[in-house]
Amino acid sequence: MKKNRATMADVAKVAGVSRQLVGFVFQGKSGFSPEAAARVHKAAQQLGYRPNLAAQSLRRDSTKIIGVVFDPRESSPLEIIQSLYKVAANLGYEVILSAIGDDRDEDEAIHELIGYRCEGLILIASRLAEAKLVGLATEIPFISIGRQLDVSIADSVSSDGAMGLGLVVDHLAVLGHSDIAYINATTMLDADSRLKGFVDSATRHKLNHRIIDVASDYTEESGAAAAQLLLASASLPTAVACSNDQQALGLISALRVAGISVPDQVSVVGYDDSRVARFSFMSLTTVHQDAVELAEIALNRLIERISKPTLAAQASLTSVSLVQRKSVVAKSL
Amino acid sequence: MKKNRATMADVAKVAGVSRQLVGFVFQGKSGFSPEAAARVHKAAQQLGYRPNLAAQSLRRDSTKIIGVVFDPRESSPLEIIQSLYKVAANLGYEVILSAIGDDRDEDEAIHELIGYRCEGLILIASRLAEAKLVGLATEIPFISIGRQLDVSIADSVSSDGAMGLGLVVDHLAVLGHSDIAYINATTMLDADSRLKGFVDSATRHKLNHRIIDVASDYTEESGAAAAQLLLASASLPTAVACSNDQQALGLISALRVAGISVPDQVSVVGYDDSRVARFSFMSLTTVHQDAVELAEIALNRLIERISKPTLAAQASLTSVSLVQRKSVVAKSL
DNA sequence: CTAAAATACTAGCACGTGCTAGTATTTTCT
DNA sequence: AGAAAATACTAGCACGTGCTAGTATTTTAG
Repeated sequence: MKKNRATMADVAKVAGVSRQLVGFVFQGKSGFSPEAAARVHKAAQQLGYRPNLAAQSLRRDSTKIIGVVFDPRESSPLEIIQSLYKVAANLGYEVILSAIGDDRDEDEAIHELIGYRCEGLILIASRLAEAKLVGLATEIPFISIGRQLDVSIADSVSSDGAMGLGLVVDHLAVLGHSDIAYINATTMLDADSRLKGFVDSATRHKLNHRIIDVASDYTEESGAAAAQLLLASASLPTAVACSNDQQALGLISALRVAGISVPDQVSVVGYDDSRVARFSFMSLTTVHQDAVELAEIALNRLIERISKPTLAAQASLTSVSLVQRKSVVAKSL
Repeated sequence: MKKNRATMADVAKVAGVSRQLVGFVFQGKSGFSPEAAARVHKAAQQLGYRPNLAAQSLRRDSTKIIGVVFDPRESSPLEIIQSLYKVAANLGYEVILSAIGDDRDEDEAIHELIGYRCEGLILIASRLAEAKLVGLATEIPFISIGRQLDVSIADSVSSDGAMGLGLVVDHLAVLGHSDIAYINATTMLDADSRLKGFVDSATRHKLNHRIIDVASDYTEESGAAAAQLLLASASLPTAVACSNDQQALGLISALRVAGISVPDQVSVVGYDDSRVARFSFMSLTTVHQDAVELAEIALNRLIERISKPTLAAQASLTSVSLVQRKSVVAKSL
């Protein structure tokens, strides 16, 4: 038997107080003297005591745990996870991650989190069928990040893709580009709003524009495929807007392999402002979404829903901004 | 109070049996009739019962939980996580992930996992100071993946970097390359063994070789920096070996921006066989490491150590192989 | 100076499950 | 046919903590 890790009782014994007092000290409640608290802290330190989170979760009225489902194969969720930890800690919640992958689907990841009695779930870039989401909503409060849901299903938060692509097209128009393209990753989540933002804005500016539809598991590959389509067309556009940064990486790489210079011959814009965009060989002008803002809205909304389950669902959009780097230049005459 | 989730007692009531029998059925133990089991399963289904993992962990002699610390900002850990889930499930263990990030250091991630009373930890690509690792070893069994440790500290598993770069240089030599370079990411974990493998093998083949030292937070950036150094040198090597695939991406991209063709003018080899290597515009010849093998060795070793804490530590190396794609061609005469 | 109130604690049950020890009932053995 | 053994269950304690309800001791109020 190796139950050697210290418990509250061990700490209490060493500190010469009752077990309950140790609990009060660790919960930061009132009702103890500073001297006693000091003795408790010293004893805890000495024994290497850590509260048993399983026991806390079991005993508490609310477990104070939020479950997060994510796909490590995609890059955008990863930036959000960091923000979720930070924001959750401020709100007094623990976060438990559950990854999906080739051998582990979302159902399995969700069931594990329910096993830990999470009070609510955050699904990042979920591809779960709508019917399953509706069923899940009857089981546990959740919110979707990066996939906008109909308000009849559940809460969701996304960056404002329509506005983001509006900013992109505005920028291109100001720089004199009048023949532009949008690379539409058809299987990407929230693809529709980004596409709509592009089309609406291009139409408003009366720009000559085309849509290149591509579908691929690897997003970078979709960019490369789009590059081939563009190269095979009668003439290249002077600027290309992409669905996301990874796609832009594939597009730019494939164009350069073909001897096309970016940005001299073709300007390229991304979306997400992920780490890819900051590479020196990319220096990608892109739409920035604030991961902290996304995490804050998601968690606050989720916690609100946990306490008021009857709340009407809403689809929130976070603000976006254009980060100008060097992948876009004014149209050469 | 919202303690509405079903417990074993609820299931037992509906099935018309004792709570203990429900436990037996879910643990797959013997000692119950098929009819009773069927009633239990039906009741559980109907109530949407899921075992409370916190309660299990609390009550069990061993929690059957393995904690995994990883950094979502790096890409190689992510492929391993998927394998860990799979292998752990086969061995009857749960996995809890704990991410580190800008606002969350390894200490914090580890303490959370200890809070869940993990029986052991897996540190992926850990950068914890040796002194801290030594201290940690007295607290809890752990194994390091992707960072080789001195056996006086703790167990570790890495891919065999020396052998991997041996394979790379052999391959280049066979193809007639006699002027080769290695891009050495000095701050990368396990950099030394890869460097040594390159130097030893190049020396053995009597090849003209040079080492380009680069240091960077973003690995891709180190490749781009190396490209600038190569371009500034008197002559380009005919082949370049990189410390990892992401670095190769940066190197190739920067070379192409400068008008150098890969592989026609310079062949490039990566390391890791990550998803980057499979992009069509990369088609990177690279050293493959088997994530499943890594996960299996790590978990088996860790579980062995959990049951026998006095076991001597060892530094394991997994097998590697060369995946030939299109970024390497024979030296043109 | 006594009563009330605040302070500084302690007692004990409960959370949902695993585990050891029981108790009927049926089956097998000689 | 009677005893032993296997089968199919049930009882009850325990894990480490949170929470409600206490009990001394000190401080404040009138």
